[in-house]
Amino acid sequence: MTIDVHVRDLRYFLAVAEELHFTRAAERLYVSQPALSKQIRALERQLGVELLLRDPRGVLLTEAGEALLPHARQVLAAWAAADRAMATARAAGRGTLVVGMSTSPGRGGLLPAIRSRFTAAHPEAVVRLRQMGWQDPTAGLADGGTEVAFVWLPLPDEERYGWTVVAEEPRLVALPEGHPLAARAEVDFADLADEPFLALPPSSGPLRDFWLALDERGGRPPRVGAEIAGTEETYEALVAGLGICLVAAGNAPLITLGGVVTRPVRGIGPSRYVLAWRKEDEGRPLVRGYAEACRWVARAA
Amino acid sequence: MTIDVHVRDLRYFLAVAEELHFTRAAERLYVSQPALSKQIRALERQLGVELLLRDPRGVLLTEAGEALLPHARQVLAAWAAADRAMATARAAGRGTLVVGMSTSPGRGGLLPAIRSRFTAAHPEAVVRLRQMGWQDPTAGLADGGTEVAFVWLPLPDEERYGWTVVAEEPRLVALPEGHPLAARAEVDFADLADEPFLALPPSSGPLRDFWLALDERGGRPPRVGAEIAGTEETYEALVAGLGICLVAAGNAPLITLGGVVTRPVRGIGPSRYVLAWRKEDEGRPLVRGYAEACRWVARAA
DNA sequence: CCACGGTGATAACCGATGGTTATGACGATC
DNA sequence: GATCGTCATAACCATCGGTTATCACCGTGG
Repeated sequence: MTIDVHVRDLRYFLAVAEELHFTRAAERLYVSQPALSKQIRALERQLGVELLLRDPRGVLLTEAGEALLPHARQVLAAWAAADRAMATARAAGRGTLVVGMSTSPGRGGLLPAIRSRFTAAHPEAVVRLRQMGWQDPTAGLADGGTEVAFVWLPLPDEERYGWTVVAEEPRLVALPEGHPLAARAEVDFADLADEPFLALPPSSGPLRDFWLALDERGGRPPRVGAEIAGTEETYEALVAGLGICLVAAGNAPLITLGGVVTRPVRGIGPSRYVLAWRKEDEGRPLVRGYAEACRWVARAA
Repeated sequence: MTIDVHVRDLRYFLAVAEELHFTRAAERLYVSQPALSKQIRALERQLGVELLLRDPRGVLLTEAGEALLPHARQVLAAWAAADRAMATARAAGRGTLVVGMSTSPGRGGLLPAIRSRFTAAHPEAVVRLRQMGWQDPTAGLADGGTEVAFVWLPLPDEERYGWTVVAEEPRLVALPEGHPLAARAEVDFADLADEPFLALPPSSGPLRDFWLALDERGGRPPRVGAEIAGTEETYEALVAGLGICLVAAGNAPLITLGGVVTRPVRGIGPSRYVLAWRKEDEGRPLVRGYAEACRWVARAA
């Protein structure tokens, strides 16, 4: 029979393991130092293992502590995801729709337009936007953290989701100003193929491949200069010369701040930005309604 | 600020969600029904969401409950792994070595030979064998559930592990008795390539590809007839005609029980069965000692 | 050499939690 | 309409998780 823990105890352990200092960890956790001490002791007693080596001049992890650390992180991450999903469920119960987005949709008032159209049909509904990291290509749909989301195709587990296209845009290449190819008005993808690329995290699955333009490389693997998980990182990586990357035409303004330019690329297909939802949620009025509003705005544009 | 749960509460919730019946779930959990009722209520109150629809004729999950379910499983699985790792750490502290294996090594007294050699060098050490499922190609090394393990190459994250080869054996094909190719004494892999194959779970990574002989297919993808995660399943799937599969020569006796035959295959490389360990554990005397014993036995054979 | 900061551990205390048994409310069944 | 089986509630009690106050220990510095 496996023993249970309180997730809090793992949080406590993680804090001490990171600070390597009880008093500081206790402050960070907003509990008193004795409480923390006692809980960690209780955790050790429960597991039957010493996790920490206490010393007035500092705390060290034992072998067992090192072994527990990654698992503790794992449990906490899993619970954090559960917590997000519950926050969404709570919101849904109160007539709120949680909308995820990987990057800000931007694109000239798209979001306000959808919102006003949506609010016209559902006056009492509340829309809550939630910015999601690039680790999750579904922007929270996969783990229930959001109900609808603005994402790029292709999605992993395509058959789980429905979508409606928001924008189909050519993919440009983003280059640092000084790059030789920046002199041209337009470039062939063949000229880019051997450059180091900035890549999405591996967890983004097929989407990573898409932005590396894997299909257009004919089997030759890309060089990955760095991994990026946010807009600012991407900008910094470009300026630092770590690599180049493809961007959707509609996202170009977010990147071309200074020192970075974008150029059209011949020989690669366009990108499709969509509003997506879980198929199992197709019955929900708010989900339906938002998709409807989205379709209407996209048609009007 | 994220709210903590007791892992026990998730276990309770999962039991009710699976049984859809409080009283039965309470029995399964060895607690009284009111205790379970109260805890679930407390969980709901804590999360601010109704998880279950109670009805005298049965219990149903709400939307929120459905949303929580996979996360609860995830958290519990992560904690179970942590618990295994702690059991191993506990054992290690008491001079016990935890040895993992995906299938029984068998192979004519290999294990007893290693054990006696090992015990000669470390008389007070205790060896604990732990059979691991086929989902994990490292047989517990990856998540700390074991300290050394008998596994097949290739491993994922190869650079994390050290190993010593126990047996290099040709790969045979296992076929149901009635299969047309069973009539031949030996077959060409080319004749097998288009057959449906039994495959390891996707989580086994490169090992799955190896037993599908991906390298020998020249880019043509295999047909997967079924997934297998244990010896008995494999036998059943073979007899049922769901597909054929490759097996190491040393494992053939486990499979050829009746209705299944094995044949040599031309045109594919051999398999390597190894004892592996985490590189970070190379300093541990028991790990070193077991590897040493293993090397000695392998050399003698 | 001895007082002093700073560490984590311990003690005494108290409300909340998580369990028990006994009992209640309610709908389905016969 | 009595009865059965469901889950909920009540009363009770030990343990848990937190508090404040204090201790034991160790390196440092007059």
